[in-house]
Amino acid sequence: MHSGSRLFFDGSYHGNMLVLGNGDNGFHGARSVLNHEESSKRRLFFSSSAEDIYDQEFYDEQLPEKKRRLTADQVLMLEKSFEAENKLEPDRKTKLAKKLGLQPRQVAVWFQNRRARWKTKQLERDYDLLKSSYNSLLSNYDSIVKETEKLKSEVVLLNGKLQTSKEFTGMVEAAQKHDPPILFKNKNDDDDTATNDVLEDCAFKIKTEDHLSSGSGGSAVVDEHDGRQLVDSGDSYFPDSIYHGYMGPVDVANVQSEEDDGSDDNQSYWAAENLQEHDAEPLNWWIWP
DNA sequence: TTGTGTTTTATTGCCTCC
DNA sequence: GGAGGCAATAAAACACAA
Repeated sequence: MHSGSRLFFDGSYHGNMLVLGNGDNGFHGARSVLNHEESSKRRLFFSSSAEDIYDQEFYDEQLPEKKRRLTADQVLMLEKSFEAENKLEPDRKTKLAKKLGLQPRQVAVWFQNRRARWKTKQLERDYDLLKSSYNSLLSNYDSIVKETEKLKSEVVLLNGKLQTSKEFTGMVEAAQKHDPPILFKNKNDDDDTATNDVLEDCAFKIKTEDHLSSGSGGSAVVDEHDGRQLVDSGDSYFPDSIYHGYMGPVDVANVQSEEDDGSDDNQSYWAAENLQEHDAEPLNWWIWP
C-alpha cells in the first residue's frame, strides 16, 4: 500500500452491517491500513434508500457481506445527473448522496464506473464510424481501380490504332509530295508503273497490319466501340478524323476493279477525293491486293 | 437446477494537479 | 501531501440456455 493514499471509509461493523463515517471526503480512516486480503475479508456493503432498511436487515441476518445493487430510482437519478455533467464536484456529490440515501463514496464510485462504461461505448461508436468510413473508402477505391484498368486498356487500343493511322497518313503525305503526285496516277497508266508499285506496296502494308490487329482473318473488320462491321469494300476501320479530306469509300459499282481482269478478288478501293488541286483527273483510285 | 457469460458495485494502485 | 481521476481487477448480482 502506497503512502499517502486516500482514506476510503471510516467505518465499523455493527454485526454484519457496516456503519460508515461522516460523509463526503469522509472515508477517513481505514483503507490505507487494510491490505487486499483484509479488505476482502471485510467486504463492504452499503445501505440503500430508507425503504430498503428492512431488506437490508433481512440481508444482514440471512446473507452477510452481500454487495447491494442500487435501486432503479437511484440509478435513474444518477443517470440524469450524469447526463447533465459527467464529472462530479464535491458539492454535487454530497447533495446527490443525501438525496439518494447513499454514501458520497458510493456516488463517486458510481460516476467513476459510469464514465468507464461511457468511454467503452464511445470507443465502440468510434470504431463503427471508422469501420463504415473505411468500407466506403474501400468501395470507392475499388471502383476507381476498375475504371483505371478500363481506361488503360482503351489507351492501349487507341494507341495501336493511332500508330497504324500515323503510318497510313505518312504514306499518303509521301505520295502527295511525289512529283508527279502518285495519287493521281492511274494504276493502269503504263507511264508510271514504278510509282504505282510503290503505292500498292504501301497500301498492302497498311491492309496487312489492319487485318493482323483485328484478327479478322481478312474477310471483315469489327469496330470494337460501336460494333459496326467494316467490310473491305466500304467503311474504314480508321476513325474519320484521321483521314478525313484525304480518303473515302468509293462506290465499287462505279469503279473498275481488278476483278474485271481476273486478278485477286479480295480488294479494297480508295479514292483521293479532296485533293482538288489535281481536278483534271477526279476519280483515281488504289487497288489493295 | 446449474453452469456460464455479462453487468454492476467496489477496491487497489498509480498518476496528476493544486 | 491530500484530493480525486483512471485502469485494472475482484466479486456479487443477474440473465439465460440446457
